[in-house]
Amino acid sequence: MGKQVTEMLKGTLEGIVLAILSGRPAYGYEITAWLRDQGFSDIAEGTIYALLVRIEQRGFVDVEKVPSEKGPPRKVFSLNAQGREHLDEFWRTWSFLTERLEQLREGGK
Amino acid sequence: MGKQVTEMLKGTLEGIVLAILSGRPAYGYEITAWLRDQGFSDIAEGTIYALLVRIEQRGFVDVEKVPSEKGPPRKVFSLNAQGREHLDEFWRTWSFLTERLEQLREGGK
DNA sequence: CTCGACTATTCTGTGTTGCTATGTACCAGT
DNA sequence: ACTGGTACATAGCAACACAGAATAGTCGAG
Repeated sequence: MGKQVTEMLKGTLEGIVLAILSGRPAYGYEITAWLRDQGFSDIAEGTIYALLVRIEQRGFVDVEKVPSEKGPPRKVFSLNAQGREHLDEFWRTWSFLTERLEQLREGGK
Repeated sequence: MGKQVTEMLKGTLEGIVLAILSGRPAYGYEITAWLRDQGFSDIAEGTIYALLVRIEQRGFVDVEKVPSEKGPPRKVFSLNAQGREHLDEFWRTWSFLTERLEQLREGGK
């Protein structure tokens, strides 16, 4: 996809990753692969790792290092209480935005 | 509202403004006021004007200078064919994003 | 007539974010 | 040794929204 998604992802990608982690713990490589699978065809690897570092520093996730059979050890992230709260707020903000845009889409017809 | 909206607006604000202009021509001050009315309480004026300059340079809008009874002349923007096309693409991208997020929201319950 | 209030646009600097590109490291199969 | 898949990390860049201030025009109150 093009540049439009890129700009739209700013601010939502973090929520997306938190939402994924709210379902189950996961590590960077896994998340990237899953997103690519879901149609986010050109998510860059580095992007996810940088984002994970960020949310770790903000205290939204707990980290555990788990050895892998193939390749270097995985850093498995899981959402903690603070992260869950942040995710809730993300959904509230997201709902606000979608409502406004839905209205605009209706009106524009 | 907080910083979350700010980040989410990146990439969507442009679509929002184009959607507004698809309904009727408008000028910066008017758009800002309308957005504030719609709940985007802390949209900065400068942001809108900068965005308008951008979409003008990209050729999405036509501009007309119209004298105002009160204050300096208005720059009235109207969406042209190219802008309409870009707006369509914006809606496609937006739909893609909302679908993925809706799925995530369901799954996360 | 000057001051403030409202209308309307413009500009400069700042912070956050995702992308590009590159590098590191570990292991399996050939 | 070489390739390819797994897994993480980082430095530099571009785009975008914001904060804040400057500029400019009109009008009514003092």
